[in-house]
Amino acid sequence: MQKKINSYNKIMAKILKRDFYSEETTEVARNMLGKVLCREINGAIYRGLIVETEAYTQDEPSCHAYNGITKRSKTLFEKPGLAYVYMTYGMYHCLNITTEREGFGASALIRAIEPLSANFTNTNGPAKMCRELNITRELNGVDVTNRQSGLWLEEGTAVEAENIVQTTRIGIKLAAELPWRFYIKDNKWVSKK
DNA sequence: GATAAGATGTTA
DNA sequence: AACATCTTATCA
Repeated sequence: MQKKINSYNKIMAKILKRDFYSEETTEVARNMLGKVLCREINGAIYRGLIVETEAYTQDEPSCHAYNGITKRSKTLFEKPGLAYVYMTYGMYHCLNITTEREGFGASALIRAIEPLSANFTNTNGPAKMCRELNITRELNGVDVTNRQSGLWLEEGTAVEAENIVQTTRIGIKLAAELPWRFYIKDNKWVSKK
């Protein structure tokens, strides 16, 4: 039995469909703010408000798709609305959702969420969030437009344009000047530099 | 508070 | 050798 800590659980949740992810990657990353990341583990559903994202596309060298289709990057070239989960620094995972269209390697990285349900709190960074929600490479390639995979996104709350901050991405050296990171202003769950 | 270094395994 | 990170230690 899940403990209810937020009235969000009472409203009927709408799952984001594939057309949401079919826009330009920077738009998808921006639009993801205020949406709800959902993870079902052993019947319990964990929900978190997305508060920080980044965009990556095959056109710039920091993206894993930059060098074309490889064993790691192939999910990025599949249809939009799939989970792209990769291992980083040998011990962590990061979660992206594929964007745009099949054949174009691109995704939006979810860097931080604000917990909306009980029993998880350590979510202010991409790898910590994955650890808390047990997101590993087993979920690479799953469809997040339905609940079957145990990982999906739902409609959340609207975020006004004035509360969205756009800046440069974190932790990369290449194409570091691109302002492709988005976060909700003054939200305490946003990761630190 | 800030900064530095170590853990760790996959990738091209 | 570099890496879309995080934690701990060591300063101040």
